[in-house]
Amino acid sequence: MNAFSKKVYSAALKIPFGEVRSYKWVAEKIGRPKAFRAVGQALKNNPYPLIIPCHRVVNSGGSLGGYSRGKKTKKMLLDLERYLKQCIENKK
DNA sequence: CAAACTATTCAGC
DNA sequence: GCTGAATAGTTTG
Repeated sequence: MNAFSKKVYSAALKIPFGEVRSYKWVAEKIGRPKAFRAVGQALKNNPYPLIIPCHRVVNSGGSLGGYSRGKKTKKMLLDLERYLKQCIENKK
């Protein structure tokens, strides 16, 4: 794992629950606004897909980007998180 | 070290 | 909405 990947994972972990951020956002967060592609690379090569909310990282506009397990899984996770967030905020 | 690859992004039509 | 071009870092040879 390189410093770049590390930063990417840290930024991904900073993403709030039930929300999504763009690759560009992460790239700027880590100090490489023009490395949005490398960000995706690091995420797809992420060593710990379970502790890294890579599914919260999408393309610009909030559209679904890619995912190691397929876009469908990503969509499912995002939907699930949205639902859980709603439950928590509504205390239901 | 260089070339290829990549879960992208922006501009133009 | 799709196509083409640009860009940065990792990985492989």
